[in-house]
Amino acid sequence: MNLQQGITHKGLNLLLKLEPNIPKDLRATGRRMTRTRQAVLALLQRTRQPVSANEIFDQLQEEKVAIDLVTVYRTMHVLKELGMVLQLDLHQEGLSRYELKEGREHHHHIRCQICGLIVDLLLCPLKKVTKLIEQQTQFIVDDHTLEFTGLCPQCQ
Amino acid sequence: MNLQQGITHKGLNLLLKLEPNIPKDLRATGRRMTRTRQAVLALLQRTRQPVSANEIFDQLQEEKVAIDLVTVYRTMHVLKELGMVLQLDLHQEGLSRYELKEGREHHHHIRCQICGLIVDLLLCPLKKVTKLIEQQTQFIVDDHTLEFTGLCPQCQ
DNA sequence: TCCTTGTTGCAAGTTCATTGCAAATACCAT
DNA sequence: ATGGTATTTGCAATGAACTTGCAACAAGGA
Repeated sequence: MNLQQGITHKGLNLLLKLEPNIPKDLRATGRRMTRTRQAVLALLQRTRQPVSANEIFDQLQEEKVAIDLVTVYRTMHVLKELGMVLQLDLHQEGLSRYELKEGREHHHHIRCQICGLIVDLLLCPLKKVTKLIEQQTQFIVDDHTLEFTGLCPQCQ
Repeated sequence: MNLQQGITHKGLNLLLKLEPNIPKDLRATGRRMTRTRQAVLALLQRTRQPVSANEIFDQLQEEKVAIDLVTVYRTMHVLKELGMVLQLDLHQEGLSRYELKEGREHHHHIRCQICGLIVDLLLCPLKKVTKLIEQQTQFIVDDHTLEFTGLCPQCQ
């Protein structure tokens, strides 16, 4: 019996239910919905924290999904281009993390210095500040990144 | 004539005048003030923008200061440990930048997406927000990073 | 000036990420 | 359902930033 094939077919149906619009987004740019992209998207959907390429790779390995780390990177590249995924570069982590946009609001993160737990922050206090900065610097502000670090309740 | 030696001796005197407290900081932790550390510190002092290890290396090469890139990294490590230098990891640059603390106030940066110009921001709007976040998340907030990106006046 | 110990340069190694290319595969047309 | 073709994948190699091991060097106190 071919385990991989089983996952392919079941995974496909499952995903099309969860995110029926995603294949369209891909096809609209001449791309294809593949077994590996299904697997990555499904993982992102059920993952709460922003994940790194290596974490995606490891997790899929555990789930017996055959995928190469290179493919993970390429998939993230595509999903970023399509605007389906946000890339985060948290302070001094030395790697990139990714999270599904999927209609979520603009938000920031706080990360525990001990255990690495990353929690979403609901507020963004920077709307007014942005105008001030544009006046001060004469820049046209396009984006901002904000991140807090500290100790999570468990690690205090 | 030995250009390097000339720079060494003159550089030494110049630096001791500019920053008489630095050799003490080093010696207090059993470290030594060396020709290369002099050169790196002098460069940081006269540089306005946060600089990367490679930029430090290249600049010193141009100035005919003999130094290895490895030594630049090790020097930045020491200066960080002594609290004399801040390490910045700006969004999606994929490298670290450094700036002298030297009594400067807490501040953030804005970076031009086109030319890479980095400008200091004088305000930090996050003091009040931090308390709110501590209430919301039950974290103890230790630090934050904030960075804006956009288009500088030249590149608009 | 000597001696100890911290520092440097060189080479090699790590880690995260990208690229080239042949083989595999999605999926549209038939 | 099948075949054709353009996209995607895996493997191996490469790149970029940074770190580590070690012998030679040099700072600075005795």
